[in-house]
Amino acid sequence: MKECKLNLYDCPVTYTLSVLGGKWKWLIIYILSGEGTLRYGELRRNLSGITHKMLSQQLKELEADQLINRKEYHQIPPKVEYSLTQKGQTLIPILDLMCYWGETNWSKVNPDN
Amino acid sequence: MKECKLNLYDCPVTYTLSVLGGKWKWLIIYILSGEGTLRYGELRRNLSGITHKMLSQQLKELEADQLINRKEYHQIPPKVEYSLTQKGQTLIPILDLMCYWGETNWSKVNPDN
DNA sequence: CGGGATCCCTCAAGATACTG
DNA sequence: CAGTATCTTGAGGGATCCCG
Repeated sequence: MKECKLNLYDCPVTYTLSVLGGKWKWLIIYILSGEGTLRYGELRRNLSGITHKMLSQQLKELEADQLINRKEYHQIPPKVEYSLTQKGQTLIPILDLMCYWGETNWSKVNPDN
Repeated sequence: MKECKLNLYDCPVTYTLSVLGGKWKWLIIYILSGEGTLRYGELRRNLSGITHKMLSQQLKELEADQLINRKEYHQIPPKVEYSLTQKGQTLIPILDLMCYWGETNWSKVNPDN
């Protein structure tokens, strides 16, 4: 878990934000929640714009926080699959609300959509 | 709203994350949701660790996205009060879930608390 | 007291290349 | 294909000062 500069350190919200702080983490969880299990490359294609390094790093941190599973098939070429852990799945309700909030407030700004 | 590098740009979750992307925004909303109305200095004291520049900046962006109200009293010394807009208040359920999630998962890691 | 502007520097993140 | 290491850059953010 990242260092937290707040004196709000002993605040549950701060804790949650520190775990999910990485720029891409919510999105990675979100995509996995929709797709179930994805290989590294698939995940990467779903997050166009993310760099190789970034993705590896975020995945490693998410795994360390036990939010995602990493299943490695020892073969050539390598194959690694990622999926949500039970703990990771408990974040889905939050993402659902974020999704709902986004739908509600976004459409007002962009009538096109 | 910030530039978004994702092709997930047309995704509600991405939209939400882009609006609340700043490091302190969730926290600012959270504090205002608990306190109602706060002056600049009070807000700052509640977010120990945040710098002057950061706070101003985040507040300005939140105001631009219509998540907070800024009420300025034209007097010397100046007095400015911040509070949530209606739109800002619609984020509270998300923060409640984050709070709940933090409580649930944090205590497991830190038995002391 | 609230907030803007300026200077300056660190560190996050990109690019690239290499390995199993 | 998945992951790591190294080097590099630039912009995010800190410190400081000034102004209404």
